[in-house]
Amino acid sequence: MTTRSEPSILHLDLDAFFAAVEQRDKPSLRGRPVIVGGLGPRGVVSTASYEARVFGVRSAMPMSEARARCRHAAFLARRFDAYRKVSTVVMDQLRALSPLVEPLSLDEAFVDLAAGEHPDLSPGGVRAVGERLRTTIHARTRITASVGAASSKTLAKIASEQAKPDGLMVIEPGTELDVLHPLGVRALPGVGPATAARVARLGVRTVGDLARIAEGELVDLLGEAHGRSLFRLAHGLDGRAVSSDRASKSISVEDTFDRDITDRALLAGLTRRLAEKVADRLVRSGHSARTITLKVRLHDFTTLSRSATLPGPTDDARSISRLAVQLLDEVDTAGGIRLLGVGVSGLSDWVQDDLFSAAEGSEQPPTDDADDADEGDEGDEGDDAGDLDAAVHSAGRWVPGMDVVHARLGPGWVWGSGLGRVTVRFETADTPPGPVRTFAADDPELSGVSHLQEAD
DNA sequence: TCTGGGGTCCTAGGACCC
DNA sequence: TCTGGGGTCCTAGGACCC
Repeated sequence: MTTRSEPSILHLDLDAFFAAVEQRDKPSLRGRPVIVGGLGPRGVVSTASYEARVFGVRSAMPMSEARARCRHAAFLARRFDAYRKVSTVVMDQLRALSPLVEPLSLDEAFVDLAAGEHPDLSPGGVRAVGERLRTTIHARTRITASVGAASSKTLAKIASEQAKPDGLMVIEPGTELDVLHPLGVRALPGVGPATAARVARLGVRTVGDLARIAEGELVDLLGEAHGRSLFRLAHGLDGRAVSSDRASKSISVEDTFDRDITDRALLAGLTRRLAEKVADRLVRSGHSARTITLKVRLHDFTTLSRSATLPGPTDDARSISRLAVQLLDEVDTAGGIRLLGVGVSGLSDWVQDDLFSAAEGSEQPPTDDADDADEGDEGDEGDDAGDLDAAVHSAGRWVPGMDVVHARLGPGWVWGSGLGRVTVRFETADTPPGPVRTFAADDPELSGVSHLQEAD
């Protein structure tokens, strides 16, 4: 648990990432408030540009509130394909610094510089590495990044947070507590609203306050694991290694509906569809799973889960689907459901086992399916996902922010749509702000180019 | 028109086993 | 014939993170 003597752990965080990519690709939005997130009636903010943050708009805020706070902002749907492309370039730059890179999300990662080839890991040497990295990333992506470096993960992350936006901070070994102790407890990773409220009852507001509390008292208040880890963090102790190969432990898909749903047949159909998506991702990841979990959020936002564990792992869509619908039967849905989710856990590396599929294959070719007695009466509804979508979501063909191309006018993006019309601004990352034109929504010369809804 | 979607880790209680 | 003590697995829920 020795804390290292050099600030060789680096943390990189792209600034207001989704909004920054939108401003890069939509020149007319540069310098203006941009809010990216779910545009439906129950959407929330994913990322607000710094111009929008001035109005108090924050991540995870309901879109309705964001609109009230900042009426003149541009409200855009997410374009994950674009974000993934930037992320790939950035992560490649990090891997050029060291083989030990731990991505935390599309826009954030730790790098252990000590595992790379860096002769000078003094604060000055690390500062040079960080500045060069920021410069390269901006040159390759036109996105700004903030970088923190310190002797531990926690401090490196705090440093990049302090450096934001578009900055660099290296915490010199020996000065960790000087940086840490004046900060509010919420600066520590793992301290959210609930933990902050608990320690506030002990009069604790800053990390320095926290460091004066005995370990036993924190354990009593917060539990064994959380209490001890917070105690250590408050004293600047964090020996966690940067880990580049963390196996995933669960896969899940969930959907919040535009309006609450009570219709049980519809809910069963949606559950099956979610289960199929999960199974598809499971298969594509080369895993199988033993535990299936159904998640249900009721009209009043109460969230329940029901799970079942199989004797052995599966990646079969029909098994997962059947189980998920069975779990749904245990839930009282009469009051209305706002969200359904299906997840799998207990993952094993198990690429479609030959023994099993050989044994089962002989007794279930697609035609003699009679053993699944209850599937016969759904053949007519299970085929049309579009109907399910229409029953549950109102999004049209043209979603604000999406990339389009016009046969004569070239590439642009959807500015807004409605009443049978769609308005497009014709500009790209490499043009000056461009002109706006309005078309009929079914104009044959206009077509979409990106897959907006393909989530991360 | 309050409150997304994808995850991780932890806890507590019961079953079960030695 | 008045109550052990671990350990593991499973389920449900909660806190937290981006």
